[in-house]
Amino acid sequence: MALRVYNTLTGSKEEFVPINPGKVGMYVCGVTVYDHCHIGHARANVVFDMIYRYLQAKGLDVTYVRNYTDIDDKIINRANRDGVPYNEISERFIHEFDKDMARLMLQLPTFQPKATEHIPEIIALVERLIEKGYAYASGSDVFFRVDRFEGYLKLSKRNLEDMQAGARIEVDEKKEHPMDFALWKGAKPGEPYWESPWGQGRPGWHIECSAMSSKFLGDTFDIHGGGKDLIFPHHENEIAQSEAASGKPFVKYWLHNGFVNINSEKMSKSLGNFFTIKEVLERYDAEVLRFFLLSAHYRSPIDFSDQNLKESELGLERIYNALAGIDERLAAGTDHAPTEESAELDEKCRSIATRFSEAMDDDFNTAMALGHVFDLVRSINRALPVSPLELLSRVKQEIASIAATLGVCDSVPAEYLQRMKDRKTSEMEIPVEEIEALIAERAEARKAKNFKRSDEIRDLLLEKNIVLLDSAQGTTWKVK
RNA sequence: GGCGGCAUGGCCAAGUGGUAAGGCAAAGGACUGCAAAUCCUUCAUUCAUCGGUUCAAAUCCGAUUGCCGCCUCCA
Repeated sequence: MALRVYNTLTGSKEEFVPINPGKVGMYVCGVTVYDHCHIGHARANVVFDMIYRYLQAKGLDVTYVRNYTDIDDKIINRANRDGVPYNEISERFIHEFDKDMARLMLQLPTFQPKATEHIPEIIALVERLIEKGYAYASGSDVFFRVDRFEGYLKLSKRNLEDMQAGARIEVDEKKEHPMDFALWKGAKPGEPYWESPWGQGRPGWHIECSAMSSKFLGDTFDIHGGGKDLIFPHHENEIAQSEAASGKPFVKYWLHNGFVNINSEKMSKSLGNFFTIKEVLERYDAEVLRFFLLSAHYRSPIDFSDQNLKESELGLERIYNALAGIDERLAAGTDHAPTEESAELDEKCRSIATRFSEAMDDDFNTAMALGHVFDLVRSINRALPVSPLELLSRVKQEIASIAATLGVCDSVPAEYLQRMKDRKTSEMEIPVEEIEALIAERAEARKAKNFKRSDEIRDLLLEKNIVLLDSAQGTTWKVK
């Protein structure tokens, strides 16, 4: 089945046909590096990482470009506030971004260009726009002439008149039209600058993405992605700049991810209701966060809450429990002839790859894909004790292949479960030695059939969120 | 004011014309000395409301209500 993607430009799902067969050029707007990333950034980046992985899994040769916008008003403001050079801020937060993304297990893009390393390309692009009459210098600034570009607002599907009616646009004497936007900004005293034909200045927001995308992917490429909030003005302006300059279509498929909400409201810096990735990872495993972000379709809003994260944690644990069970049987090495239950598992195992790719082919429906995984998990649990080892190895392989695409369930099961236990253990108020002493005492009591004392100890520990697990091999424990 | 999106069981969440996936929670049962995990069973005759199209609609059309987003920096 062919991959279908929802294209913001056309407002509908379309079959994905690469411009050059077998190859995909994909550009995703990265971050403006002036602060720590929040989980909204985490979602956007995890989503496009998943898309990148899936396209590769389909055998496509993907060139993935994700930029750093490392010069911008907000960076300058932050630098002024902190009394440090602007590049100290940008370099610091590039480093922090990289660390966050690594913890979220993102694959590295093919290229991660920086705006400040492409100033000559940016200046050349602005000059070209001026030559073609799409831009004009005004003082030391250069603006894009929006009413000159015919397709302006075709992505966000608005028109200039309506935009102005209720808009809060500050009147700028230097602009011909209130909606014109800056391609180049003259430097005020004390601001960082580069030499240009219009004097000392810096690039405006938007132009760096046009310059860098064409450098790495050409004038026309397949996929451009980002958060929904970038549709206007950022992506609209990119289209205007790039298509005006090249005279060619800019992007074939525009993909936009939905927001992370807090109590159904958009999480954002300006509202102040945001959690940084680092804050969340103090309380939840990175894989849990990733699983949570992929548990809804990428275009839907997703509500961030403790309860939802806890659910993801439980769901992921359910999958890992099943995988750990497979590992244990494989390690034990005791084979079993096929049974009715194993036949059902065999059937599920044979169809899982198809069901997974059908879900993913439908505009990257990870929620449905995970549903299929859970379905397989139940079959695993049902058939685990009575399945041939050969079947269990195949199941393991199928899941590993899915896991590699989603970037979840990719850990060694026993290690994941241990990691979760360690994380919870570190939050306990009762020392491990005390738990073990109580377990030893309980073992004695149980041996003497003193179940009253045995249950007292179980209840005592349960109050502290410790659950005892009895088995033939003895008693272990876990944190509730 | 303009434009756009969403509304599915207690919660989360798939499902864009063919008769409601999956997860969490809950209840009963099996297993266990008791538990945990796991398995089995139950859990939306119904998809915000009202009309319409159709043999057939959660899915298409219209209206209403509610929530959200963009129009200003924002993933």
